[in-house]
Amino acid sequence: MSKSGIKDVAERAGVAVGTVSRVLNGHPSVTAEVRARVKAVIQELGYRPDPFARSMRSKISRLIGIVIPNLTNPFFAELVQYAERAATDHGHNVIFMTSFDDSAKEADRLAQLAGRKVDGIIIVPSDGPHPIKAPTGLPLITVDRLIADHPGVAADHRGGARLAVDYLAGLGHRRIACIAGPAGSRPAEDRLQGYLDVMKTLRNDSEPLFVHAAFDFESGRAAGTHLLARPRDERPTALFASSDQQAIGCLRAARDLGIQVPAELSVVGFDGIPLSNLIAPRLTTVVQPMREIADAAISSLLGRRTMPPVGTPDLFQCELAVRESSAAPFSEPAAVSSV
Amino acid sequence: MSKSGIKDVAERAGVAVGTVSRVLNGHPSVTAEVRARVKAVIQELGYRPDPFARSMRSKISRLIGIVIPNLTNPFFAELVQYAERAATDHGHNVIFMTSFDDSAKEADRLAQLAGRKVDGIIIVPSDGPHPIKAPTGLPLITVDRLIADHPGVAADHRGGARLAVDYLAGLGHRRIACIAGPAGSRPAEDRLQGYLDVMKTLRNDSEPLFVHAAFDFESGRAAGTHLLARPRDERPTALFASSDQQAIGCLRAARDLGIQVPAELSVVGFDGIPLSNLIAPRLTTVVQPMREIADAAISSLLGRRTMPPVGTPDLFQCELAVRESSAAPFSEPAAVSSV
DNA sequence: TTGTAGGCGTTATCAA
DNA sequence: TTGATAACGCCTACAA
Repeated sequence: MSKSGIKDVAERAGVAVGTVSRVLNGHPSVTAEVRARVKAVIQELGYRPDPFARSMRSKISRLIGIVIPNLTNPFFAELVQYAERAATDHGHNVIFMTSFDDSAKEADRLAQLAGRKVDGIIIVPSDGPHPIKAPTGLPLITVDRLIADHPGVAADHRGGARLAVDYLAGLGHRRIACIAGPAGSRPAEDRLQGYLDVMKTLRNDSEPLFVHAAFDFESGRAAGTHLLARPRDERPTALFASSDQQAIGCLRAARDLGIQVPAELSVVGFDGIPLSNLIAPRLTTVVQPMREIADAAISSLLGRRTMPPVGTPDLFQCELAVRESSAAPFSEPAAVSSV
Repeated sequence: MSKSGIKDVAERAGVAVGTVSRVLNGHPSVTAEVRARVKAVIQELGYRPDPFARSMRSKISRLIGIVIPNLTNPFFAELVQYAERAATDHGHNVIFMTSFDDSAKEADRLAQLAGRKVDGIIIVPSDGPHPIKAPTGLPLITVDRLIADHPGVAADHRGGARLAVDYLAGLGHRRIACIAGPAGSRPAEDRLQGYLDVMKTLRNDSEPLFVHAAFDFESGRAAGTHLLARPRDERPTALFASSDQQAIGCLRAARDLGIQVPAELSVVGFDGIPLSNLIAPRLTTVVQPMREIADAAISSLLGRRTMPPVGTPDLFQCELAVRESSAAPFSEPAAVSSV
């Protein structure tokens, strides 16, 4: 009843260990008959090859590491979930790690993964002025927060932002404010650029107005409060937030300030997390193709897909989901009575 | 420049491989002098022991597996995050897996972990009438959703529910409804029991009223709509939901029905996910000590703490966080005009 | 096609 | 305390 080894299988099947190994690895030069017999014995004995011995020889672990800043951001949670799913589909398992947006911890985690000899690493780099890190020698791909010197895959943040702001402008909004992500964050800068791209086309009657803030709820609420705390005729009529969490925070801020959404204020988020479609009002947002992004990252690491070259990351198009938090400006009858 | 092995270190330090191994594992019987010399060489060569060879011999992987139903539930995300943190603190890494609440997938994942020879498994079992599963021979601990035949650690769901309903009753509520979790789910049943416990003490002027629903937002919204869609004088004045997600769904439902919270309806959730404190109104909820639960699970698996005996799981007390979504019944002046 | 044997990098046993 | 050496379980030339 103790774990049976390849030797036991060989003996029981009347063949040599080498032969068993060969059927195990699908080596072609084995008689169909022998192969069948060996497989039968394997079943019978419930034999499972020892992964350590196997990895020691083959130098491959069928393990991929994934390190993200934190899991309380639903966006990352979704990424991890899809990544795990994709890895499993390819016969790999996932070692999960959190960097807590701390570059020292991040470096430590990467070192651990390197020590584990994982086959590849997916990382959402910690924010901040991260110089770089780099466990050399094993495939690494950055996701979402792209970084110089490393291959990456992400949504087209800039294009996605344009989608949102174009939409708002098309609705007739002119005082469109933006809650940018944290300064120094690549996706934050990209989304801000997208916002500015569109604002430029409106130059005649519109000034860009934005503040930086972390991606979380509370930061969004604070930033929103800041942007909205001004006289009604100076106040933005639309707000483009760089994350759904920020946008939801804005909704909170608007409510606290007694501002009606979407009647007096349109809010558009970014990410497309599940929650965005469940709050009231349902959030209009730019949804990122998480599934595709995760699949691409895994496939690249595993060599089923060419690794995106350093410098020119694989970008995936976003889609705008128009829901309840946005409308044309001044669309509310209540406006009359409130002035 | 190629990976140096223990042999190289031994040679360079003028000792035997056995000695190097001993300093590596902190074995006491090594002269301080020799130990220092060996360590120096290790540094110098940048030597890293091969984890596979090591595991092959020692039979320990320093890997623990964690399988949860899904990561879109923020409650589980938090659990995973804390578990990873605790595991890392103990020098272990975490293999993360999702069962998608599918018992077949779950069994498969468990088999994979067993095959990986992890040192232990943390699992939040899939819901439904799961007979059981069981990779024999390696420590496994269930979390949150306790199950017969396996050690477990969880919040005191029943006690937590009592806390909530007691509070509502104390506020003066009598028509207190409950959105129970899915039938067959252990924590759901426990929370329901807690609800019923308190309702019994109110027997004279109060009837229990509850419906089963999945733990997610949408199910909560649907259930809430169902419970609230009745004449005002028959409608519950308070709602105890079995998860924060359900509770938030209820808030949505109430809003859609034009019911004011907390003036006309008090809502209390369960879990204490971060979001619960960020929505409007801030959700009164029963918060589970996630950190402690995760720590206990990891410590038990790693033998730093006695494994809770099968049948008598370790229970952790919850705390009630009173916030904005609850108040005494009929506290609104609007009541007069709406009848 | 199949068997034999050496080696992968460590740890553990047993002498010295 | 230290050194030599046999496992650990598997893969892979090399022979047969």
